[in-house]
Amino acid sequence: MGLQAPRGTRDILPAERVYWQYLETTARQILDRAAYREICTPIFEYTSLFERGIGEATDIVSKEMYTFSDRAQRSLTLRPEGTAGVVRAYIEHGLHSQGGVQRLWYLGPMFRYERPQAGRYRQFHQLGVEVLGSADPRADAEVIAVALEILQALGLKELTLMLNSVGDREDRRAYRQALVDYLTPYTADLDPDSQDRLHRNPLRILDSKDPRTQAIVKEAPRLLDYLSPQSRHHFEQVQSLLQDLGIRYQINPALVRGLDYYTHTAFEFQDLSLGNEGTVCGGGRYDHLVEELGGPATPAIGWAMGLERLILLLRERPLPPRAEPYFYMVTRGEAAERQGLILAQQLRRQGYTVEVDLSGSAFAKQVKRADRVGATVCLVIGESEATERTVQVKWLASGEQVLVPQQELLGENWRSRFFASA
RNA sequence: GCGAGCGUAGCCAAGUGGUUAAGGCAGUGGAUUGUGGUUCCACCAUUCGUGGGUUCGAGUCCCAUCGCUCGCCCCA
Repeated sequence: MGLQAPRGTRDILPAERVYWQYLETTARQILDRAAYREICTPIFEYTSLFERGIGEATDIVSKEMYTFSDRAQRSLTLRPEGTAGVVRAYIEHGLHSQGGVQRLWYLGPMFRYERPQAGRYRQFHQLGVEVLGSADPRADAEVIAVALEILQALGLKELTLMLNSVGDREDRRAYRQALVDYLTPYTADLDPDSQDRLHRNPLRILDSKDPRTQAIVKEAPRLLDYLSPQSRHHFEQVQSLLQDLGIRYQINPALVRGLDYYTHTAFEFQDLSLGNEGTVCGGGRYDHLVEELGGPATPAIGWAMGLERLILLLRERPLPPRAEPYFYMVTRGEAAERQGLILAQQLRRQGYTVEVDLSGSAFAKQVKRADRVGATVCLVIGESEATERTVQVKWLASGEQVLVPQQELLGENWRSRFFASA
């Protein structure tokens, strides 16, 4: 076993890829209907974009990035998430000047240097949306609704929406101080990670899993009590809109996103069947990021889904079966082989899927292979058919077989028959 | 980054120091040179992730290394 894909990376083979295709077409359709448009940004960016955007104190930036220098000594980083790049493109191309709200979505690989685990890789894939240019709570409700539509369309059932508000920058600053003031006397009782965060990133202490820390945090001041009237109003609006949409949620005051840029609404969808790695979609509002990166003041909100985890869930269920005929071309003898190749091409132009057997082995083997690949109809051209320009049409499921002139197959009569039997 | 377990063929595996490494699935060929899903037969690991060590002898013990899994951490 000399060759190995690098740690934390893996190949997605055709048998698994069909699940990815299903996921992508399902998501694409829902996003399209909600008027979101696809954007592609580079896989790597200047390192400073992520340092400024995500926050230098975050774990992602401080220890999980794939950073390298190119030949001209520029510091580049493989993107660890999608938002920073999309915002950079939004500013660079002046998308704000197109007026109105920009609804964007993206799908692609992201890179983080983490310990691999089930459903967690160093190269992983995210699907995400960003809505730029609206501070309206309806935008919050809309992106949450779109995420839910996608997750439900994929068949996820045990979904919980966790909701919180982290307030605006001023609210958070005040709260942060109150939290540090409260926690400082307990410093020695906190777990080491939390002690470390006390001055670097104290909000993250709220979702520590350490039991002693949790007990201390339980009595800590609550972020929700520090929200300004405006922040509180926004949060209440979002909740009321979700209720209008019939979307159930659970308020979780400890829900703190790992990236610095979030403001106001923070949310997560969790699927209970995934246990510890149950977060399947996470997002929130980031009203100052565009401005902080040098663009015009632009409120925004978005989310990202980790696709590996979704694929894990999808693979537990069978995919809807192919609803179109699949032809398998079986030939024998040089004349038949040539005719089979031509007929296959003609059938493909009619919109059929056709696989040509190239093995040159006995009929029995070829038909067996047709069966194996799940073909619906087997087309057989032997020596006598080649002379007559005919073809044996054999339905694999029933075994029924008829002899017809090759060109007749391309007509409309056969089309309806083939689709009916698929 | 920390703790634990694991690593035998494309896949699932038996094997717990003693001569030639079970079995199953898949694959290939044949029984059946013009027709599949059943059956039968044959073939399919000079080698046990990799490197080193202990031993008369190692897939089995030891060390290192790579990878995977689980938990922590982090996050999607």
